[in-house]
Amino acid sequence: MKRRPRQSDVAALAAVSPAIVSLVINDRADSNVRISPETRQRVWDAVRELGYVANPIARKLAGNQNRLLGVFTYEAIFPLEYRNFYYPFLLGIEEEVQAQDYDLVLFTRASGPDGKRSIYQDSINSLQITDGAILLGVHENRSELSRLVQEGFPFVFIGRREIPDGAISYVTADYGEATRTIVEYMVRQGHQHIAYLRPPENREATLDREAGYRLAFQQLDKPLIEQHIFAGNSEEVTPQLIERFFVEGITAFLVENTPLIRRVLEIARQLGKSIPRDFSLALLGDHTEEIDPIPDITTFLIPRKEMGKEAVRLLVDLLSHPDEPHVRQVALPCTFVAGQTVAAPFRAK
Amino acid sequence: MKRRPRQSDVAALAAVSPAIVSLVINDRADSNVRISPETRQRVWDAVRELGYVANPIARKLAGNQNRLLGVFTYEAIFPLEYRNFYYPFLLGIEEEVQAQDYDLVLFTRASGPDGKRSIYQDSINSLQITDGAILLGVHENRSELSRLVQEGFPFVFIGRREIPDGAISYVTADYGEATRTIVEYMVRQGHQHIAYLRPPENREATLDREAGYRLAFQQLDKPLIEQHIFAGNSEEVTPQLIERFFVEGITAFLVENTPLIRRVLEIARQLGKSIPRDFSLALLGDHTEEIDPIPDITTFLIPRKEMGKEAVRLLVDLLSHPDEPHVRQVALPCTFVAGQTVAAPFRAK
DNA sequence: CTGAAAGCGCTTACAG
DNA sequence: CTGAAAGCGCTTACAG
Repeated sequence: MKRRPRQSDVAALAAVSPAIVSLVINDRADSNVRISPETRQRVWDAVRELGYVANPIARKLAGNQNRLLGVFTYEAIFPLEYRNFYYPFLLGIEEEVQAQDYDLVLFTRASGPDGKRSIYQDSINSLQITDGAILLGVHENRSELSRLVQEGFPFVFIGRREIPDGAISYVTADYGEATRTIVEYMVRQGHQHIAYLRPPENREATLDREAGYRLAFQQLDKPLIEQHIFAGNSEEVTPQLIERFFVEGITAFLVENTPLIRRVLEIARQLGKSIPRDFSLALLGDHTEEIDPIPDITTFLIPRKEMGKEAVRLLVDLLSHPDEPHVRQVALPCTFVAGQTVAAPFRAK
Repeated sequence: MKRRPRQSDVAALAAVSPAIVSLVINDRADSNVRISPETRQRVWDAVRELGYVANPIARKLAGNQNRLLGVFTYEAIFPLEYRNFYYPFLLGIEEEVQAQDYDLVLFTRASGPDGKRSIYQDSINSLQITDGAILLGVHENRSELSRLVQEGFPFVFIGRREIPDGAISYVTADYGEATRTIVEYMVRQGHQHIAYLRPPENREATLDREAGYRLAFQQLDKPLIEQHIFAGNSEEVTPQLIERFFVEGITAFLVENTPLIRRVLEIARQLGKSIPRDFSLALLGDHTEEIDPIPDITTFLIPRKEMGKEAVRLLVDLLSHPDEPHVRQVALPCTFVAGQTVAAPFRAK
């Protein structure tokens, strides 16, 4: 089996030096490089004849770039459960990466002995074989992210991520504005008291929603009652809590995720309350799983595909300005979906 | 920003040569390397003191391997339409690639100006940046495959693919045996005449099914009537054809794909025939789209995920024996699904 | 048991 | 306009 041709083979065939091959192939028109069209032609002919393809690894070592972009996820990239969740991101990433003329490396190897994925394997950054990477995933490791930032490795996270000792480039969905919009919409429908149920973890995506909720009240000059915000898991949502909400005049619920909403629906059913007659309901983000009794919920759509594309654009932008290590942070608007689960409160009619 | 420490820094601090650092770090206990425990200790101390981390790029270049496996598809890798179709393959590929300790490269760049994907860009094999690749897709280009084989580039196709001037490694589903099983099942149920509807293209997957159909008749010592095999597109399936089948005593239909089956159902409805009372029906492979009026069809499941995994295994096997360029061809068994669409023929009862 | 040297396949100043 | 040389940071025979 014959060996892969390398640069020097091409150079020999074209009767030029290896350096010229490199310059021609990379189309380095800049500075003092002026190569005659004839020489270029000879080089390309030789390349074609030998079927030469530059070794990306050598390229990376020598020149520090190889037009390879990485995708690293903290969960399996093609997971059954998250199927509908990751897919649109990848769709956007692939599309834009192709448009930007890069290839994609999926870091499947980056997983420790415990099966958990991590960027640093034996404390070496496995992303380094690419020019830069897009990271995504819910169960990310913040200290790894810090280290990545410190090292100066170019990457963009899909989702807002903050670290104590630096700033991360990201593209997120504008959960705050989307939440604010829904609150405003509910208030316009006549709802005076709106409960907000969120998970206990202070993830950025949750904080953004809560900020939007608070902002809406502030803008509408309505007093915000702290007890109307519930932070906890679905198991902690008790009939007593929901009943208390009703007693306190709550007529609408803003719920952050599917488990919480399932729980609310279950309890409401027990209490004999129905939607949208007895209360209104909105989900703060599109659901990837069906919520059984509700086919048409009021919610907002997260622009996942567009986020994937934007992440690639940011990354490429980052790579083309290595001198100014500016952090890029972008929030893309969500689309409001007026479903059947929000109506004017009954008493207000 | 201070420069990352490199091997020579460690060597200097530990007062040994760089080679020793490499040997110690990689724990090369083999052959003639015997390094005193004291030296090892000094090296590790230096490593720790400097926070040295080997550069993976340099490592790969020197070690002559990059542990990168490619995935090339002739359609977009994350296509909306084919969503359910490709997904399981990728699932299996990712799982096994991870197990084998490789990373994955997706060739998003490999598409010409016309938008059609091809392996050879400007007649250059773009897969070469990987150690080997898995190919999949329906609209493949045979001459590219031939060229790939000629070049000796290691790859495995998912699906059987034949070329005139060589042999391709592949993993396929055993469509022949699966089809044979269904015919046998139908015959046991009492069907004497079974029609087989297939697309006009002589793709390997179709030929395999037809061979299974023929083999079943041969094994059962039943005469096979050539007119009972229909090769054509769904538009070419006419009411006359189906009526003729019924007149000729056909009580069961073997149909290869979803468009054909939709057409058969449509005509049958017009003729007032119902399943499984008036005729039995089986689909030769699992459907990724729902077939409207039939929730529970008799068919076989294609082991897509397992095919993805097996493809990776074959490829890794290929790579570990570069000396013997043996072609590997594997057919994985399908799972028979006894649905509600096959029953004993009415007259036989 | 360890060092000196060559080489992996590129890119990038630096000369001319 | 092009060549010779150094260097990217490692690994791997080959000596001793």
